[in-house]
Amino acid sequence: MSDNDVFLADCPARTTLRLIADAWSVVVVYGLGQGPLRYSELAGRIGGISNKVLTQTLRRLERGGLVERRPLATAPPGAEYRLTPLGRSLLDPVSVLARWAEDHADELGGDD
Amino acid sequence: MSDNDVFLADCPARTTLRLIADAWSVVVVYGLGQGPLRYSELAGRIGGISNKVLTQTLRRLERGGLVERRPLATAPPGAEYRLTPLGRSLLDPVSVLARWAEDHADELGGDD
DNA sequence: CAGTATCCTATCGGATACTG
DNA sequence: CAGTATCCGATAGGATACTG
Repeated sequence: MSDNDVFLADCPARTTLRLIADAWSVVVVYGLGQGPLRYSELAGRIGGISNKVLTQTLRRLERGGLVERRPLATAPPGAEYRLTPLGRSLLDPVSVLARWAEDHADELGGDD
Repeated sequence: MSDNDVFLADCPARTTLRLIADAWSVVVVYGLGQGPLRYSELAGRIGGISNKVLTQTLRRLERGGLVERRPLATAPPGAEYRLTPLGRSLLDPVSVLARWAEDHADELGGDD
C-alpha cells in the first residue's frame, strides 16, 4: 500500500495529469518532439486538428509551462513553438505511450 | 521524418490514444494495477470520483478491452474489476506517466 | 454493495468566416 | 501566416437521489 499512492485523492499528480488529459495535448507535445516548429508546420504535421483547438491546446500547454511561444520578426510574420525543458521531460512518457498506442491499435474495440 | 509518424493524421494510434484521453482512465487503470478490486474498493482507492464517472470509465475501458468485469456470487452481491492482458500492457506507459506527474507536479502552472 | 437515473455545467472539439 | 471570433453539437464530469 505504499507504491500506489501516486494518483490517490487530490494529490498534485492528479492535477498534473489533468493538464494533458485530453485528445490533443499528447499529440502536440509529440509533434514538437523533434524541435521547434512554426504554427503551420505543426498544424500540417499533426493533421486533422482545427485552428481553434490547436491554438487552445498550445495556450494551455504554455500556461502549464510545457511549451514556449516565440514570435518571429519575419515577413510575413510568424511564430514558433518549442518545448520547454519541462515539456521535453514529458517526451519520454509520451513516447512510451505512443509506442503502446501504435503497438496495440489493432487489439482494442473502439466502437463495439 | 520517419520516426515521428506515429500520431500523424487519423492513424490508428490516435484512435487508441483517444480511449484513454480523459481525466480518469489513466487513474482507473493505475488503480487496478496491483490486482483485481471490487467496485467500492476501487472507488475508495481512487477517491474523489463520482459513481457515475467511475462506472462510465469502467464501461469505456471494458468496451476497449482493457478491463474485465466479473460479477461475484456473494451475499451481498458484488462485482470485481481486473485488467485484461491488454490492460496490463498499458500499465507500463501509465506508470511512466505517473512518475512524471508526481516528479514535476510542483513545476507547472495550473491556473496562472 | 453496485450500480442507475437525472440534472446541470464546463470543457472539448469541429466548421466556418474573418483579421493584423 | 497566425491566429481570433462565433456557433454549435458531443462528451465529460459532478451532485444528488434512488434501486435490485
